[in-house]
Amino acid sequence: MTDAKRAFIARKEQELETLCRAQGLSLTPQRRALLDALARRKDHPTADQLYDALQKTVKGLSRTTVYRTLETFANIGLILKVSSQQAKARFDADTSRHHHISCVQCGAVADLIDPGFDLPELPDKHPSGFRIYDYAITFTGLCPRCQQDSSHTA
Amino acid sequence: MTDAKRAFIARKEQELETLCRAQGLSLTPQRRALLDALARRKDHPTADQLYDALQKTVKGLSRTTVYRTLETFANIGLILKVSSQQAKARFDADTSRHHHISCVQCGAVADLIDPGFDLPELPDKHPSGFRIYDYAITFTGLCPRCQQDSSHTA
DNA sequence: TTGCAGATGGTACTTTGTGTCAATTGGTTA
DNA sequence: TAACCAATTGACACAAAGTACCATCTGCAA
Ligand SMILES: [Zn+2]
Ligand SMILES: [Zn+2]
Ligand SMILES: [Zn+2]
Ligand SMILES: [Zn+2]
Repeated sequence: MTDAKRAFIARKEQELETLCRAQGLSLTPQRRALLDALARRKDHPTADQLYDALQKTVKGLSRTTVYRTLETFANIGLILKVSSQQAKARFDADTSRHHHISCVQCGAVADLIDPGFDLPELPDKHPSGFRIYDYAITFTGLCPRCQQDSSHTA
Repeated sequence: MTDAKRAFIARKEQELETLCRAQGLSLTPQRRALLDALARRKDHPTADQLYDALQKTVKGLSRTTVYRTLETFANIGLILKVSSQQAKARFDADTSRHHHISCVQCGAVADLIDPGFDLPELPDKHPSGFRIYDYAITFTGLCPRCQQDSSHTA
């Protein structure tokens, strides 16, 4: 693990404590474990993927709690809920503005580093009655694994 | 209905025939009805919304066919599958490059006209092993209806 | 017209996510 | 430190979104 990653995880733990205190939320072991697990991953896992990964180590962790906690984290801005090509929510501990590429075949999501274009201005007005909060650029394509899988079928 | 909309629907019907012939797909009444219904709508409906709207007029239309057909249409590039804040697929007969705003509360999706920024260049290389096909900019915010709903609660 | 590959409809099923509520626990107070 | 209480959790049932299967039906080409 790189120093940067270690620092990122520590910063997230700090942020968890700060935000929970500010919002009057309890610092439960489940919340710590979930945020830690998410912060260590770069693959934007789904709720069930996190549940599967944690139920072994966190005894008696329930699926309901995982879904609930991720929703709570997203609501207080501790993590991001990102949408993939597939219709299921994925989560990201990196809340800085960055963009994603999502595989049209398997739904895998990766960060786009060095996108090679200038970010558009965020118009905070309402073009069609909407009040705009934020935006995200999502690229679609084929992940390395699915490129292999389809190369010997098509 | 405007002339432009009438022309758009006619063009989509034409495109359906062309693409189906090219791909060896049958031109069934269900496919015609589904594409027509989608082309007439601007609200990026979900599969179930289209099913609900059509089962009255198209006798015996099955939910399975609606899901299957929309998937097929998206695969041949006749329509687009767009992702909203909520984890369910929405569909768009307008396949020209345009962008969307999605309500964080109810998941409604609208087209963004005159976004007020220059489109970034599409890097067709693979930054992290992905092969890039396309991109979309998705804004998030509150739709007019949800602005009203939340104004007298918060 | 006929034949058949491909499409449909119905059912059952899986996956993803939410509602409910009794039991538990974090965090504060005394 | 002990006790209290609101917040949280886990278990279960449930709802919504989407898929697999297969017998029947049909578009369309010969
Ligand atoms: Zn993939
Ligand atoms: Zn990310
Ligand atoms: Zn809304
Ligand atoms: Zn659109």
